[in-house]
Amino acid sequence: MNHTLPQTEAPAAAAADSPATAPAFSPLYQQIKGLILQSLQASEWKPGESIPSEMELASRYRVSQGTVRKAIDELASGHLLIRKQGKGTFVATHAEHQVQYRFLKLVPDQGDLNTEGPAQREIVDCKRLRASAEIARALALRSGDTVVQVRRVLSFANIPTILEDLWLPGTAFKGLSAERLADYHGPMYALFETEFGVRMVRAEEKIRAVLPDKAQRELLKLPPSTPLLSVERVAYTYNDTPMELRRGFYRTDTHHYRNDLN
Amino acid sequence: MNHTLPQTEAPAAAAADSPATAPAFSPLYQQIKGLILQSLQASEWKPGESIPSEMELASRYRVSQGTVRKAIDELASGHLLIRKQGKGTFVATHAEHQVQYRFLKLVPDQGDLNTEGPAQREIVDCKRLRASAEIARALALRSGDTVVQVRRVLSFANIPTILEDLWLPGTAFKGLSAERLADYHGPMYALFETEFGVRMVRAEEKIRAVLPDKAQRELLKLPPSTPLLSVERVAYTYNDTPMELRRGFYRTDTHHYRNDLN
DNA sequence: CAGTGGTCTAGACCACACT
DNA sequence: GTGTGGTCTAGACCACTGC
Repeated sequence: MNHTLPQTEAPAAAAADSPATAPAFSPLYQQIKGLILQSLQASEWKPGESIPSEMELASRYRVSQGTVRKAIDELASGHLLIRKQGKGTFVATHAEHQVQYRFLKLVPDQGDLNTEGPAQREIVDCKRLRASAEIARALALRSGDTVVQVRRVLSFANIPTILEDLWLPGTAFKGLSAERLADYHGPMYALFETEFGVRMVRAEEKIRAVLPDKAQRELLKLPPSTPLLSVERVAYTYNDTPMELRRGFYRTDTHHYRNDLN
Repeated sequence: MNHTLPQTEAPAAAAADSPATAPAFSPLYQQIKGLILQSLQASEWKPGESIPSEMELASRYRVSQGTVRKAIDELASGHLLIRKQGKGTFVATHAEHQVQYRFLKLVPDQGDLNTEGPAQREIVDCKRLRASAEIARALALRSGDTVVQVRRVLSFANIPTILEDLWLPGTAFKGLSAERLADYHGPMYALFETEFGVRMVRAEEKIRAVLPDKAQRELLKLPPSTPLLSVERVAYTYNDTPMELRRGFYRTDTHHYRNDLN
């Protein structure tokens, strides 16, 4: 017998001529993981809050503590939850100092982000417009749908270092404006959580070396023919829904993009 | 009582005026993990081979299967071991098709590495010389120590795409030559394993956008003022010993560096 | 079939944080 | 002390591989 919960029955592939890639046995802890994920999506527990204790979840789902534990372990290793011994398990948030700028891999050549102090932010532009085909595809929208477009410059030690263009689905980010962005102190992804209930969980980046156009060169006050790192990022919420397309241009004469390979 | 093995006793900080950062409690499974790591370093089990079963290790170390399991889990998540249900647990290797080019994050804009087929390799240069201060520092050598320097070009679909310079400690890579490199078919890291007993476990990369010099431009047959991605990698063996410094220059007009953020 | 890793359970105890 | 997550154990059973 396959230990089961009410279990979302395996979607017994209707068509028979497809290779039918196995009945897919799903361990109990994966099912529990799915249930916890549903609660996270439904905002039953909000970012920063604690979720019920392992014992409580175990009795709620009628499984042993060890099974809940393994489910939580996987969610924690994906940075969706954060375990704190003696205190509880918490919904991860981009607002915590430890994990702030988790997705920003640009670091100064000397020292680190702490020695450098916080970035100065300048919102250059923030407007609503219709999605181009390319942007619509990246955000899983229909082209012509409304998107919010933001352009901003980040400076470190008063040296403009990052120019970013970003696009957000218009419906999910209804009240977003340049003022709102300028007034908020803290990571942009933290604002997205508190103001719009959108939590970014993972992202994919495509990195290239490019030469900036005139507008970009002026915004970053660059000497001529300085190459830039182009970092195109798509960020996803819980159900792998893309919620942000971001194109960053990084100066790499004083900073570098740092990546650890395992 | 702290479950202990013969246990490498906590190094009871000799000086008393240092802040003494806690006695450091080490769980049993971490100690087991350390023992397994030692066996890997000592090449008791070689890349590609299977290690003893969980039950066997459990009785060898006098702990329960669950404890061994947790130790192996961590090593497997670090890609040091590979678990195969029903078959056993194996020492990871760079020779397997699944994980070949694990550290190469450059992918074609369209399709993937499979559609593109294998890279053509050309060894431009391979010689022994004395380490500069910079290279010595990266490889934890003394400047003046002998290093092997290799320069090669990788082409995809007959388009030169990657130019790489790399430096290796001379002592560990004694018999390495241009012929040896040219004759070997397969990932360079696989050759390092079989011929020199050096297995790369993790790496750190620093990425920048740069303009190539004349020599680089010619080797890659580039049109003028094409910016390149500069990827500086330090690769480490088991005990966090740096064993390779590699500086790659990537064309990013047909390919891009892909990175997944979690 | 036997052997391997994978899942699940139940219970004991430890380390840590708060009060 | 109480409650939380973290470790360890012992045993049962499942899923996969290969003989």
